[in-house]
Amino acid sequence: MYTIGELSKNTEVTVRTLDYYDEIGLIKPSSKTEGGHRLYSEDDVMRLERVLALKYMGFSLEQIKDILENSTSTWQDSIQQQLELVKREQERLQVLEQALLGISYSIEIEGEINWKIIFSIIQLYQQDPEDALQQYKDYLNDGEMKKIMDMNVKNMSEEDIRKWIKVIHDIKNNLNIDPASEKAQQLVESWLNQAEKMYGNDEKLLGDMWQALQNLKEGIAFYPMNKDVIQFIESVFIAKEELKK
Amino acid sequence: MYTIGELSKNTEVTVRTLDYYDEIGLIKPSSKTEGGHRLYSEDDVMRLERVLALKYMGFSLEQIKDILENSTSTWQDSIQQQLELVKREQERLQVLEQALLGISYSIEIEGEINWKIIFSIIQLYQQDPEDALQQYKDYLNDGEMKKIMDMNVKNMSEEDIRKWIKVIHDIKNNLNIDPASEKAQQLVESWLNQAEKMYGNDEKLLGDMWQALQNLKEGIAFYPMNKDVIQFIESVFIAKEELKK
DNA sequence: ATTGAACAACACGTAACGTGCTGATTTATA
DNA sequence: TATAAATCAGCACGTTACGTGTTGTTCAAT
Repeated sequence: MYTIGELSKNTEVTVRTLDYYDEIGLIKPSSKTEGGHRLYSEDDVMRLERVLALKYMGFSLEQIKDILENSTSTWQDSIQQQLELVKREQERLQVLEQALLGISYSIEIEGEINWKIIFSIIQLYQQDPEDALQQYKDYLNDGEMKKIMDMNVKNMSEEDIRKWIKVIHDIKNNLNIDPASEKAQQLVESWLNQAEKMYGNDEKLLGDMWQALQNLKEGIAFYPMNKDVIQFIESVFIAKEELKK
Repeated sequence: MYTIGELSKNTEVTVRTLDYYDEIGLIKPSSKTEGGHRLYSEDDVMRLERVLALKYMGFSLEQIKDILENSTSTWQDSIQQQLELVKREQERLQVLEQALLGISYSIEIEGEINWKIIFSIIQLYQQDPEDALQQYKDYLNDGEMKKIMDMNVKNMSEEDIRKWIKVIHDIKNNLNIDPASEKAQQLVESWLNQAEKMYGNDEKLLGDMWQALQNLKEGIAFYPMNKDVIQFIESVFIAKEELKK
């Protein structure tokens, strides 16, 4: 027989918690002293340990009462349900992480908070990824779409992302320079390097993507590649062609 | 200017929520009617949208107030902190999922709830995986330990797990049959198949593991391979050797 | 018998609202 | 323009799993 203090010390559960479990009828001490102090038996300790185990598994105290009172038949069900919950929560966090990363990179590139882009990013991740790509369906085929879906921020290395940020940042800071200048050619060169590294040697994919980017007004799915940057790159290409002649 | 009802309809935020945001000073309407009804301006709507965005990112209302009131300088910090939180929560859920899977499989194998094993599984996942393997350090070298750590329930296919469950279940139900019998030989045969599939053709690892399993009293890390099963397999091996002579 | 530690029982606080209420105000209809 | 209907403000209590603090009581040791 343990007093509530002893039990608390042994199990590392606070007295208040045991108090509360008593209050809601989850663990009632099997006996009391004449003066009304609670005395917990070995059975009570066992029940407490089971409660703690179930709590660790993420069940609410209400659910734990149910589970411990009913037969063993519902055990598998309960655990499967809990697993479902855990999986859904994992997916939610996955999406959230993507969004936070996207916003973080957007701040680094823009140097300030662009609320429009934050809303776009959140919207983008609130719908499912398949839908988000639908706007590109006129320009990309199914295989290409699949490839792009696998190519999200998460799958890029930290270093690749840094490089992308730098490249785009540099271009954004030099949108007004002469497209025929040495500097402009260099900027587009580094952009091309990154793009090729990202899309491998899939020339067709790169071309189709370029088509899509040029034609879509708000290509948020490929943020931070916005109209400004695309137009700049295009103008540099044109200038290059001119020079060749 | 919107009334609270109109704003609620447009933003899909309940009136009570807007009421609450007003109450805690997060979004105060910029004007009111003579009768005291709240009127929200476009600026108020923008602030609400920002609040919703930050809420989606997982910030508390308290944090949101801070972020919106202070300058942009802390933005990156806030987001990085939030990312840290998200990552920690992801790890926690990962561990939880493993534990739940382990418990689920244990119930399938045992056919009933074995609290001792549930506690062991939870303990196993509460400590970090490196520590859990320390008990095997006399039998396995570092490379082998690393290999085993990569070989958890998560990395096994659903089908492999089913097969394991079946094999172990079958053995547990036949612990008392003659080790020299046809049936016993078959059981061990299928166990060997699974083990080889799991450990590839790393004969040494399999051997060392076997050593460890035989010598450790409570090999919960390799649950459901408990003493009973190990002894049975051992006895079948011995019987086989005898037969050969 | 005394004293100090442990205890029971209660109250209030937490975060972000949901639910339901009353009475005032606005809008629509007759 | 009077009245009905809709909307609104403002309040209170409920939710989860306890933490924190208080007062008065009981226990164990001296």
